[in-house]
Amino acid sequence: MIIIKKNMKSKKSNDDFFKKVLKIVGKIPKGKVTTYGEIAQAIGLKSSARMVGWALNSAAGDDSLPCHRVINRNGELTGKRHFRTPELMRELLENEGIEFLGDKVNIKKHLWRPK
DNA sequence: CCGCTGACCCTAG
DNA sequence: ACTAGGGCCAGCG
Repeated sequence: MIIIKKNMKSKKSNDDFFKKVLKIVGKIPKGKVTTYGEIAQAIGLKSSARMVGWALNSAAGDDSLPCHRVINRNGELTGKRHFRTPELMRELLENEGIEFLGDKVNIKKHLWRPK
C-alpha cells in the first residue's frame, strides 16, 4: 500500500516526455522553425533542451518528424550532423521557404512557438 | 555504482 | 563582442 509509487512515477515521466517532444515537433507548420529551448519549456522542463535532442535522436529516420525545423537558439543547424547528409537539413529548410543569413537560419523571421 | 557524454541554454568576467 | 563554466536529464561503458 505504501510502495510502488516511486517506481511508477519515474517510468511514466520518461515516456511522457518523449511523447510530448514528438508531438510538438510534428506540429511545427511548414515554413516555420522552433528551438530546443522553446520545446523544452512547452513540455515543462525549463533547462532540458538537451533532452529534446536526445528524443529526436531516438526518432531519427522518421520522415513524419520534421526535425530539420528544430534548431538552437542561435539559429544554427546544430543537428545537421545527425542527418543522412549534413546538407540535407539546409536543403529541406530552404525548400520550405526558410531564409538563411550566412550559415544560420533567419530565426527571428520564422520562429514558431508551441502553445 | 561512478563517471562521461550529448542535436542546449544562461550567467559572469 | 568573446570565452569560460555551471546546470539540466537520460543513456551507456
